[in-house]
Formats: sequence, structure tokens, C-alpha cells
Amino acid sequence: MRVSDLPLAEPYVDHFAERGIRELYPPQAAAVDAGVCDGANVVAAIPTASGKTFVAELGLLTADGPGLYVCPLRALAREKYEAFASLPGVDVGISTGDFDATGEALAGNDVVVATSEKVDSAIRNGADWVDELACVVVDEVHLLGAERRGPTLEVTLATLRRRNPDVQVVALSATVDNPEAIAGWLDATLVESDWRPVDLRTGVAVGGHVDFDDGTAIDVAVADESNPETDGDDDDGLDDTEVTAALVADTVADGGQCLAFVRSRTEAVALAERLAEDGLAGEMGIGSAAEAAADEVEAVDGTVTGRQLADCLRSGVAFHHAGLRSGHRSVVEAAFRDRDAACICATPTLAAGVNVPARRVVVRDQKRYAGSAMEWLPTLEVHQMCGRAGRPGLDPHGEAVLVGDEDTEAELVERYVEGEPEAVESKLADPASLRTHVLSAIATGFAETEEEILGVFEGTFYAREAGAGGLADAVAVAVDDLVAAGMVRRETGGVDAYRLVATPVGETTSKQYVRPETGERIVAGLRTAAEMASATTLTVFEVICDTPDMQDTYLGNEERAEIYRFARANAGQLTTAMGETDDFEEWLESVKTARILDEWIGGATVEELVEAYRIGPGDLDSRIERAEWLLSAAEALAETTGLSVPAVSRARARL
DNA sequence: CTACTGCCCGTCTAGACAGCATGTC
DNA sequence: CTAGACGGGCAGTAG
Repeated sequence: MRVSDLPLAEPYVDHFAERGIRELYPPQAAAVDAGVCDGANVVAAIPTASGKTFVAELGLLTADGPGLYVCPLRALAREKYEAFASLPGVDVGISTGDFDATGEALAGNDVVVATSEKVDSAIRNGADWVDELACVVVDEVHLLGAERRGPTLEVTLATLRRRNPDVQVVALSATVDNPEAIAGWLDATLVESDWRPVDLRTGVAVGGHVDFDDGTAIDVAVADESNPETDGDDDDGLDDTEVTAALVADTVADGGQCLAFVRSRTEAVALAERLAEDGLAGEMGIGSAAEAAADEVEAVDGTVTGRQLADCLRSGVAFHHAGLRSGHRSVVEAAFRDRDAACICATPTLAAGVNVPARRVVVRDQKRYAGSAMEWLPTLEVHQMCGRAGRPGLDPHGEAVLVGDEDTEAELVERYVEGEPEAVESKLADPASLRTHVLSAIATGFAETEEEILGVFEGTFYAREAGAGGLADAVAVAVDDLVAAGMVRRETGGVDAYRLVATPVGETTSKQYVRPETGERIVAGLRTAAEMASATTLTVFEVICDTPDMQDTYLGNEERAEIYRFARANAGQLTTAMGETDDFEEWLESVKTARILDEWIGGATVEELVEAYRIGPGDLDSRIERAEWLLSAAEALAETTGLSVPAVSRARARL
């Protein structure tokens, strides 16, 4: 099937031709056969690199009206925004938390790119443009199964379809076990394929020997670090890190690049520092470009993390994890794409993030600490890592290697090489998620009774799988919780007729997009603060940090005593008395975060805070960002409740 | 006495969405 | 039931 045969206007055909897109890939052709160009609903469960963006563009360009592209990450939204903006004559708008156009402007766009939360928020705030959509493309729709964000996605999608029954839905999914369930939910035709433009072979390494699933095998020379004199046992296992290093060196010697996935941040750094010894920059001949990338990283800040990263980059390797600032990350990603780095040692950030393909992917660790024990990574996640292997046009094929040993080999093959990814299951029944979306349904006026709330949820994936009736009890509980929290009121109209109405606090909470528990905690905190003799910025930081919408900051054993002393010394400025906490540990963590933020507005530098509180510079950034959002919510809630706490505005202004 | 080394034991562990309003060259 | 890197404290040991 040729692009020129599609019902696309000439400028688009030319645009794609300029990029070398003339012939459709098989999955793309299948999507056309399923009707993407004719307004039909389509679910495409196809590999990441198989041309999903083009399928999305087909839906958006052939739709008879404005389109919406929903994706889970801001970085992804930015990437897609740029791709769509290069289409001739297409007005593209973007709406994410960090990068936003006004509702007015969005209404005039042909295509809007947004995160799912932002779409949800737009609906809650009564944006009109969502009702005029002709086509909605949902990327990474398998996120439906994610703990907190999945329910948001399904409720948002259900609401969009309910308000606009004719809207075309095109959903793009990773390979999952039950794509037909998603397609059934969306009344869509399922397109399923594992075709890739670059072949991918997956294998397990034992020592320096790798057996791939296509029957081929390779051997790499692994340095043996262990000293045979000291350990008498026949130590069969070569060090996983050394196996990884050998696999990386082998790829580089062959002119390719590598991604290496490990379990934790510190191990990503440690592996990068180990690889830096191998002189890969010299081998690739990227000395000056590597130097330039290192300088760029050092220009971001003077943190330890930045220096470590710069040193690694000079040797042609990098690490990548959420403790890095976005400035660090973009340098690493760009350097790798420009072939100015041989290898990125990464935590899972890179598996689902922006497009950074490599010839070989090495998954050194397949287990991760999960609260109480080590757990196998989900197959879906490992497949996403492996799917990064193979750069179209640059690599003859992609290779994914799982590092194991004799004992784990069989399990790794069964679980990840031959195993099916998990099924996507709705998490809407989770009480916390349900409370949020019940409040939203009431606050927007979509529902005034429990039955009507169930009606709103009727179009969700959960309802399709389990029946909306299954939610009845849980919804009743959620309503009671919201009434008790002062978010919702039962307004009696007759003998046993009543309607559910959001209180002003409930309405503000919903519009500010904070969780009900957060809204409740902030109001209680403001009330206490308003009566305190001297409510300071620390006071309001303690309040917003003690909500579930602020991420908690790890509190080490040594630090605990120190933070405890700090909390005691500043008890007069805190809204919580030490004896009154439900969860003292958690509260102490909040105090730590609050202290960091208060020192930040007091003029402390990133370098000082990173050093003093053992957090990554990227962690600091993300807490500051959340604090800005939560303080604005606090300000709005102060206004609706009439509580006056000047420190809120003071803190906000200084952030 | 000092510098060094090996060993035991405790600590620590991935990621990342969201508000809002408005003038400006 | 399933990990593994790292660092501090401490005792033994060579010089």
C-alpha cells in the first residue's frame, strides 16, 4: 500500500515523501484496512518502532474536525508536538502541566497534544474544545492498567466518548495479553502485529555466551575479576557487570551503540563509571563531541551528579535516571542520538520515555526491590526495554540481551524471551482513585445521584470488564467519604429525594486537580495556621508536603534524629503536634521535604541542598514544581474558605 | 605504635501527571 | 522463599 493511494491531501503526501515515507509498513496498512482513514475506531497493538506516529497522523489528518493526541509523558508530548507541527498547514497546540496554551488558543487548533491528566483537568474546568473533537488518538493505552493514572485515562476517555458519541478513537498500545479487551471496550477493530522495521533478536547471556531466540549465538570475552586463589569453589558465574561491559564493548567494536538497564540509580552511575574505564570514546572517535556534551552538562549546575555525568560523558558513556535534571537528561539523549556516546546506563526511565534507540540493549538486572522483597520486573516492562534495540537505517538488526547465569537462564527465557506480557486490568475500583473521579463527576455537574455516577462510569474499561454494577458499593462508600470530608453535600429535595452537590471546597479541590485527601488536608492545615500566632512559610510547606499529592522524600536512619530535633525546635511553626500524627514516619518525611523547600526559598543552592539531604538535583526540581502547584491550590482553597494565611502567598512568590 | 586489610553488619533501593493568568517584543 | 553495592566499625596483622 502506498501513501499516495491514501485519502490524504497532496501536501501531506509530499511531506511524507520528503521523509522517505512512500510505502506503508504492514501494521500501518492493516490500520488503514481497519479504517483509520475512514473514521473507524482502531486499536493498534504494535511494537514501538513500527510506525505508530504515522498511524496517529492518519487518524488526525483524515478526521473531519479537530483532533486530540493523548500521551502519558510530557517529554513524549513535546516530541509529538514537534512531529505534528512539521506537517504542512496544521495548527498544533500543546497542553501539559509545564507547557501550556490557553483554552482559547486550543480551540483554534487542528490538533492538540496533551497528557491524559491535562485533558481530564480541561474537562473539569469546562473547556469547550473537548466537545468539538472529531478524533482522539490515545498513545500507550496499556497504561490503563497503571495504579493511579490508569483510572484517569479510562474515565477521561469514557467521558469524552459520552459527550461526543461520534468521536473517532484510535488507541495505540504496546503488545499486551488482552488487546481484544481494549478493542472491545472502544468498539474498535483490533490491529495486532509484531512486525518491526528492524529485526529484533532476544537472548540470555550466561558468562560470555549468548543464545538468541532465532537460534543464533555469540560469544564475548569477559574479563574475570574474581581471584581464583581466594575462592576455592568452582565459581561458575562471571560478574554480571563484567558480562555487561563485555557486551557493550563488543557492540562498540562493531560500530554500534548500547543501552544498559539496571535496577537502581546508584547502580546506573556505578556501571557507567565502570564502563568509562574501557576507553569507548577513543574507539568511537568521538573525543571532541564527547567533551562538548560534558561541558554542556557541567554548565547545568555544579552538583556531584553533574560532575559524575560529565566525567562519564568524556569517556563516551552516560547514565540516565530520574535524579537527573531535565537539562542533564536532554544532553544525554541528544548525545546518544548523535552517536556522541557509546552507551547509556539507565533505570527504567528510558524504557518508556523518548525515542532513544540503540543497536544492542542489555538488561543486566531483571529484579527490583519492591517494598519488602525482590520482584521480577513485569514482562511488559522488559519488552519495552528490549524494544529499544535496533536503529532503523543504522543497524542491520537489533539485539536484546538479558544477563543471567546457569540457574536463572531457563526462567529468563520462559518469562521474558518466550513469555507473553501481562494483561491490562482496570484499577478503577481502587478506593482512592474512585473518590477522585466521583468528586469530579459531582463537581462538574455530570452526576447528582449515585445512579448517575454509575452512569458516568458505565463507559469505562472497568465497567466493560466487570460490569458497572460491581462499582455500586464502592461508589456509595466513596460518596460517604466525600461527604465526611466536606467535599460533597446531600441536598434534600423531598421525602427521600436528594441530590449530591459539591461544596465550594469540593469544587475548588476538583478544579485545582488535587486529590480529595489533599484538599481536605490543606483546608485543615489552613484552619490551624490561621489561628497560629505566627504562621511562616515553613508552616505552609509542612501542610502541602503532608498531602498525598507531594511525593515523599526518603528519610535515612541518621537523618531521622536530626529531622526530629528540627521538628521539635520548630514545633511552634508546624500545624501538626508530634503526638497527633497517624503515621509519624510519614509525617517526619513531610517535615524533611518542607525543610528543604523552606531552605530553598531562603536562598540555599541546588548544590547545597543536594549535598545536605542526599537527593538528586532532579528530585529537588520535581519537588519545587509540585510545591508551586500545591501552593496555588492552597491559595485557591484559602480564598474559597475565607481563611487568611498570608504565608501561602509569601511562599508562592518566593518559589 | 601505626597503617593497612579483611570481615561483619546495617543501610538502602524506579518513575512522574496535575493550576492559572496575562502582558510582551 | 528470592539481591547486592556500599560504607562504617572493628579486630587482626605486618612492619
